[in-house]
Formats: sequence, C-alpha cells, structure tokens
Amino acid sequence: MHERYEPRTVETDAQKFWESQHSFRVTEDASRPKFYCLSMFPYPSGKLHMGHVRNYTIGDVLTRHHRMRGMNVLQPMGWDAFGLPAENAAMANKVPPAKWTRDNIAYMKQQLKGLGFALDWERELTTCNPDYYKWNQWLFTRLFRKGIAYKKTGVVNWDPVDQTVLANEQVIEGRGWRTGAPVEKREIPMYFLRITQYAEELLGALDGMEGWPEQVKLMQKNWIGRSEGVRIGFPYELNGEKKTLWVFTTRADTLMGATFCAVAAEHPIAIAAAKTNPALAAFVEECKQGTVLEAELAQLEKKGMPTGTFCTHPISGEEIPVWVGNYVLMTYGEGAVMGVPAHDERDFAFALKYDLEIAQVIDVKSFALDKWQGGYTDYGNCINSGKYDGLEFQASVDAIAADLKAKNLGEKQVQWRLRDWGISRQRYWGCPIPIVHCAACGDVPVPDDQLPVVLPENLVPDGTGNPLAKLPAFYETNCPSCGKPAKRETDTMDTFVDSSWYFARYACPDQSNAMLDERARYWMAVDQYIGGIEHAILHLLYSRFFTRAMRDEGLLPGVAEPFTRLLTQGMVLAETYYTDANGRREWINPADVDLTRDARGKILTAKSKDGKDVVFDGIGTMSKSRNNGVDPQQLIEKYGADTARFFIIFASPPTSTLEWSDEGVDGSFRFLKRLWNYASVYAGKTAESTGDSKAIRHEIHAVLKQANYDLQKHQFNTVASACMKILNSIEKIRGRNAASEEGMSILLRLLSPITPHVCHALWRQLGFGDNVMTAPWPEPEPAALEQDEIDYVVQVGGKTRGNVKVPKSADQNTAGAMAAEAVKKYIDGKAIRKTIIVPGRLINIV
RNA sequence: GCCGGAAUGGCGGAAUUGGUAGACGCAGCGGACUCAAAAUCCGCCGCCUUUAAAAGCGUGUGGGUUCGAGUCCCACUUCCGGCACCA
Repeated sequence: MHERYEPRTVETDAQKFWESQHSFRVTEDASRPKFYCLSMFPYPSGKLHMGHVRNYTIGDVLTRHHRMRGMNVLQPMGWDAFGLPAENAAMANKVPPAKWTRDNIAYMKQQLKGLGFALDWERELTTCNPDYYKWNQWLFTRLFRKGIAYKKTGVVNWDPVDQTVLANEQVIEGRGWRTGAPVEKREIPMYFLRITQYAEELLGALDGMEGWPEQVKLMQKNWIGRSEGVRIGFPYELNGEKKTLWVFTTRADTLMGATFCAVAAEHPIAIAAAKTNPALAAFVEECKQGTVLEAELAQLEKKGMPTGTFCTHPISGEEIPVWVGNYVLMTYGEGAVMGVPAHDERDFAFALKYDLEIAQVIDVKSFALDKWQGGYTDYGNCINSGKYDGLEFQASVDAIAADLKAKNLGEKQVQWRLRDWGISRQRYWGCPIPIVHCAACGDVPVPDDQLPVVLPENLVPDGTGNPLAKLPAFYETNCPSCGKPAKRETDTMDTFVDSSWYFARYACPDQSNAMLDERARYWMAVDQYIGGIEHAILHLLYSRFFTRAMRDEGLLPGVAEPFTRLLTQGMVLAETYYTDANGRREWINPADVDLTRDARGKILTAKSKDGKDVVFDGIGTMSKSRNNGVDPQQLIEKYGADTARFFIIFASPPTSTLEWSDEGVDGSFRFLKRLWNYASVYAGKTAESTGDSKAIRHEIHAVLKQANYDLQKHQFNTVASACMKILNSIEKIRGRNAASEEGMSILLRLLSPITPHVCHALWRQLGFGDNVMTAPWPEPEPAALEQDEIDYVVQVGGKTRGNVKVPKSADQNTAGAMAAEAVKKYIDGKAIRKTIIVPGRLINIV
C-alpha cells in the first residue's frame, strides 16, 4: 500500500474498476424497490462550473447512499443541447452551433467521468439529436390536433436595426446588445401551449406534494395565481357601435368608487382614438417602445392619457372617462382595469397626477384626499355606495355581482395569473416546429411518417434573423395534405420544451418506435430530483404540465407529477468585476482580479492582471454573461475529485446559497490525507491504547446516529463533519483493535457516497471486502449508545450556571436536588419558585 | 414594483420539536520535530473588563411572548433568486 495519498492513482483505479464491472448499469428489476435519482441536465456551455459540481455531487451522494440501502437506483445524464449561447458562440467564432455544442459535450463528459459520478452512461441523451427531438415534434402534432397547441399573436423584443427578435437577455438597458438601438415591442404570430387548461389541476395538486419544499410550492401557487373576483362590463360607444369594456376586479365592493377606466396601449379603444388624436398616437407609440420585461414594466413611471371616450358605470349610470395607461397589461385579463383611486395605491397616484376624482366608498379610518396611507386598501363596510351602504365585503360583492348579472354586465369569475406558454422562437438552434403553411389547407402538422423535420446542422447565424428563414432548401416543401407547394415553418421551439420531458426518455433512450415505452412506466416518477432553486417556477411548472399532457396522450398512465421529491440546490455565487472600456463593460473573471482588503475584509482596491482598475459589481450567480464562473478543473487537478467533492459538500448545506471561495479546501484535502495515513501507518499495528475503547465506541455510534438522521434531512455538510469526527475518535486509539476496526468500517461506508474513490481503495486494502458500494449501510448499535449517567445542564432563572451528572435511574426529585446542590452558591438565600426539568437535557431552577 | 428566500466569531458553517450558542473545518497565534523550510503532530482561539479568579455582553435592527428565544410573533434593514425569449 502506498504510504502517501495519491489521488490521481486512487481515482483512476477506482474508475477503471467501476467501468470493468459495469457498476452503474441498471435495468428494470421488480424484486427491489426502484429509486430514480435525477439531477437537472447541464447546458453544454463549454466546461463544468461549480454549480454543476455541486449539483451532481449532491445527486451522487443520494444515489450511492440509496444503492447501499439496497435499492435499484437509476442515475442518468444527458445534455440540454439547444439554445442561444451556441448561436452566440457561432457568430463569434464562425463555427456552426452543432460543432461547438458537440465539442463541449465531449469535453464536459470527460470532466463528469473524472469526478466519478455513478452515472449510467448507456442512457445518455442529447436534445439536439434528431432521435430525441423527433418526439418533441411528434407530441406537438398530437397537441396541435387536440387544440392544446394553437396559434395566436405574441409580443417580442424587436431590434429595428438588425431586423431581428431579441431574447430578454439580449436587451441591455432597453437597447439591442449588438446594435445599441432602442428596442421596440412587436406582435408576431406564434404557437402557444394551453397550459392554462391545466391551471386548476397544477394548483390543486401542490397540496399533496409532500416531497417538495414549501417554498417552491408557494412560489408556484402564486405564479399560477388563482383569484376570485367579478368581471364587470362598462358599456361604451365607438364609431356609433355599442360595445362593452370588460374589466376584472377582486374588489368589486369598491365598484361605486370607480371614477375612470384604463386600457392598455394595444386595446381597440386606444388604437381607434389614436387615429384621430396625434398626441394620443404619440403616447401609444411611446408605450410600444422598451422591452417586454415585466420587472421593468412594473417599475415604469405610471403615465396615461385620456382617450376621449367615455363609458357608463354599470350601476350608477354615470359617464366616466377611459384612459390609456402604460401600466395596464394587454396580457392579463382583457387589457383594461377600472380605476378606484380611493382604495388602490396605483390608481390613487394616477388620480393625483391627472386630477381625477377620488371617491371614498369603504369606511377605512382617517381618509385624506391628498395622501395615500396603507390602510386605504383594508376591508370594511361600504359607504357612499347607495343601496350597498353598510354591507361588509362579501355581502357587497354578492349583491353587486347579482345586480350586474341581472343587467347582463357582469358575473363572478375566477381569474388566473398564469398565461399560455408561447413556444415559438425565431431562432436557428432549436427543434423545428413541425408545421407546413399551405395557402389552401392552412397550418398543417407534419405527418408521423415525415418526422423528424431535421434541422440542418451546418449553418452559421449572423445576428440578422433566423438563417432557416433564408434557406429555401429548408422551407420550400409541399403540403402534406394537398401536395401543392407550401412553406415550412422556420421558427423553432423554446428549449424549455426539450427539458420538459427528458426525464421520462432516460428510461428508454433507444426506443425508435415510440416516445416512451413500458420502461418509462417502471421508472417514472423521478423519486428524487435535484437542481437549482432558479428553476423553481418555469422548468418545474412546464415539466408538471408536460407530464400531464403525456399522461393524457396515454404515454404515462396514472402519472401526473414527474418529481416525487425535490431538492432545490442553492446557487453558487461569485463576485463580479468589470473594467469600463468606452462605456462598454468588459467583465473580468474573479480569478484574474488582485484585491487588497482592509482589516474587516472590505475591498480597498481591485486590479486586473494587466494592472487596470476594476470595478466590483456585487455578488451574483455564476454566468457566462458576467464572466464570473469559477472553473472547477484547477481544483480537481490540484487535489483530486474526492477532495473537490468533499469540499463542496462540506462547505454548506445543499439548499443554501454558497458564495464561492476555495479557502478551506486545504482542510478537506488534509482530512483525506489523514485518513489515508491512518490506514497505511496504523492499520498494520496493534493498538497502543485500548483503555477507553468503550467511550470511543459510544462517540462513534452517537455520531453515526446523528449522521443517518442528517442524511434523511439531506443535510450533507454535517455528514461530512461526522466523518471527520469519527476519524478524530479513531485516531485516539493509535493502532488496530476491535474498536478502531469497527470505526474504520463505519467511516468508510458513511464517507463512500461523498468520496467514493478513496473509500473504494481503503475498503479493499484494509480487507473489508471487494467493493464498498455493495456493503450494507452502517447503523448504530443500541448497546453502544447506552450510558449510565445523564449530563444535565443546570440553569438558575434561565441562565446556565453549571452541569450535573445524574444516574440514569434517578427520579425527578433526586435530579432536582442534585442540581440545586451543584449550583448552591447561585441560589443561597433565595426562594425557589419552581424547578423545570427537561428529561435528559436540562434543569432550570427559578 | 410583485413573488420566494437568507442574515450566527476574522471566514464557511453547527445547534433534531423553544432547552449549554459557536460542533466540524479554514485562517490566525504559541509549541514540538527539523541545520532550515515544507509536511506532520500538540495546544489556544466570540467580544469586553481583569494580573488572576470571576463577572458582563453577544445570533442583521427595534419591539413582543416565555422559566428559557438563533429558533415563535409584529415592524423594519440589507443581500440573493425568479418575474414568462439565459438555461
């Protein structure tokens, strides 16, 4: 046995062993409980980043732990291979996205293999391969025929110079990233998936999902956003035609205080008024500038302009003005709201600004017309509301809804915040949408025998629109229905489509006759899903929707939820720095910044390697766009995969955000070295000290008990600590005896999911067996946990004043008396009011 | 702006349901070994007063509940994630 710990040799040997044994290959096995453990697949951006190492180490710890508990564990891996960065790289390097992507996959796969993850590589899948995306297309055509997929217009960011659609990420401070031109909103036809049809089910099912964090369920609940209210009609006349302006409100009790209505710039009233009113036309035009980003829209200064149109209040019959408001969203409800300045903060500010009437109709306290106060939105009884005066919230809503219904101007309604999912992307590197546009037959889905619609792989985009739209060889085709010349759709699908069902395909990646087969029925649902908290809404919600859509296609009978248990990993953050080059930010990797700090750790100066001053721009998620990713490869090369794995597990609990710093990694490396040294130096010797073996056994088994509890809670950082504590205990023995032997056996098994290579080597070399992966999971022995005396903390009036050892057999009175004796000097001369005894823990004398 | 989180020594973090705050590490300080250094091993290590013994303070801020609060409640501050075309 080598005296020195040499990670490279140890890791290569272990990996060769696993490969030769096909240790991670799994098949369906009815005799054992199955456990499908899945980490979110990576986008092949170039090389692994720390977030990947963290994610996949957590997944591997879970996988290896469950294997040792006797379960049939599937842990696969694949590539989320379509997406925008490949097109950006293609433009920068003049290399087709396909080549860039596949090169990245090859490199990252080697990195993953080097980290020793227990992955079944025979199931690897890549979303940009036709044998995968064929089934995107196949399912799309099914959903299209059912009406779940449909066409309507959607709003996109438009770069007027490059004549191209921009992703939100490509809009920097309202301007196109390449051209610097102010971005405009533009409406274009797109395909949508009717996720709203599943809104009720997606919301209702959350309650029963006990394996999901409350936090994520709450976010999804709020995102779906069910609200109960009243749909209210305000009749108006436009060009002599009688129409009704429909609004939705959750506060119908305030209807008598509605003094105006506001519509979105895209609303028919606004468009009609703009035709005859140049000032209004300019305002409508202004509203079209800027991005579609909701975060920015919500923080815009609220502006408006009267349309000149008036509508009739459905109860009072008064004429109230209709305004255009830049804060009214066409995408929510019907693009119009009623304005109740007295009881809505936004309406109040709007009314003050434009001198609109403010009419209090709820008896909230101390109402003042000139100043908004928090209580104005409180519920209360109606006042100044005619026949509704004195009614409380629910009664007034009921009465108003009934009256509106009688007039055919409203009814109670349930409204959802969730919108249908627009999946069309005017981009090259994605899955082609399988539709042919025929002048005679309309939008015709591509028939099964013509699938997949293959994406040509040799194109290089140039930033001025989708290259597919410039390639007649791609878009010129014949109508599958009538055979006449027709045009193929050139938009591709949102990459979220690819990732909304990949988890099911891992069960049967080689199946060429169907999207899924009976193997998917065996493995689904995923028992444990692991991935970043940033996916809490979109990816996870889309996957829940897709799983139901697949269920309703008969592909996954009885499966509604894709992920039984969810572990949301905290993000790995890093500091960000930039240099300012002629107003354009150049992002500098934190590894290339030299810092000086003051005694409190505050940054004094920051310089790049070439001596330029660098601006610190806070801490944020590691990303390509801010060049603050930390490459784990250097860490792995210097210390080995086991140290990298141990350190990232040890550094913080899986769900916490982690500000990356590799200070402290030495400690993890030292621990593995100490473990190795102990095994090589002392393992051959008989013990020097055997006297306190009983106490040491107690320590080890108590730590093991706690570690098993922590594993259940997924608190892996303290499991790593536990391993260190066990080694500390064993080291006191300084040699080999029954206690150290047992301790080592426990330690190597407990540690093996975290650092599998070194544990594999030591398990064999110390003669415990051939393969630690097949050893049973260690459990504490009750006898070793027994103690004769209990250590009580003694408090006087809640302050800790001492300790007392009480025999296990002693009753409460004896224990109390012993405690009082132990802290005598603190209670001398004072009356004892009562004594609180927490069995096994603490005695408080008051 | 809206939704969801987080805040504990110089640093990462621990504290199972309200019960000894700081486990386990990092950094630092002192020592052993060494010609020396590295590596390794041993000890100390929240703040403050103090020669010491001992006392007081202490879990982002301000209140509250309790015999007892890092943990529960109310109000705030700062930071992080998401906001539908980054993935």
